[in-house]
Amino acid sequence: MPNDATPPDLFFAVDAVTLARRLVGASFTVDGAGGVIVETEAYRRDDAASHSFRGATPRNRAMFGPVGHLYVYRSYGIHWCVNIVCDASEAGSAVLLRAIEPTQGLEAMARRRGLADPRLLCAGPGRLAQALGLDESDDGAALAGPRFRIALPAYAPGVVAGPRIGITKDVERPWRFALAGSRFLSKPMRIATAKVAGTNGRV
DNA sequence: CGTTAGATCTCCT
DNA sequence: GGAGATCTAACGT
Repeated sequence: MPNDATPPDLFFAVDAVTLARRLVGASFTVDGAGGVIVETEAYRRDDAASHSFRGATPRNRAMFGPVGHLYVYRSYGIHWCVNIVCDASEAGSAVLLRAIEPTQGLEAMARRRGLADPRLLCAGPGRLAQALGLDESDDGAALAGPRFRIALPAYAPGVVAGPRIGITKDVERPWRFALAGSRFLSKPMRIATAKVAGTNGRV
């Protein structure tokens, strides 16, 4: 598997949980702007928290389309959020991109976001989509296209898992994945071990 | 530091 | 009518 070009569709034809974990540490750019994916979440057809749970609708139809394409949806009437469609064996699976550590095209992202703080450019799915300039016109777009680039890391990074953010159904599934120790997450990762006195769960 | 309200689209009941 | 895979500014402590 080359690590300097977007992987073939076959790479995305795996279970959403597997792909969500594998995408952490990969670099992702759109028209040269982006960085290292540090936070993802998996959503599956058999998952009450997923948009695909109740079947296809006009909004979520990209989730039932080809793997390796984007599913971009409007969140709370305001923001755009970006998913990568996966798992051909179970239509309706996707990986939500929740946070990126900005490394390329900082100027373009800062302009689109209206602020320059790298910590806040792509920390959250709505912010990430805005920084990368993705919206409804990218719904269904193929990652194999020239605007997109995903480069896998040379070595497997440290990845931590925890419950997904902002959902009210199937809240306990540990399908949120993050780069261990990253300072660019949408929210701190819930510590799996027992709380340490006086640290409020942080190290 | 914490909580809260408001922005207003898509789908479900 | 109401909730939701969110974000921001405004307040209270």
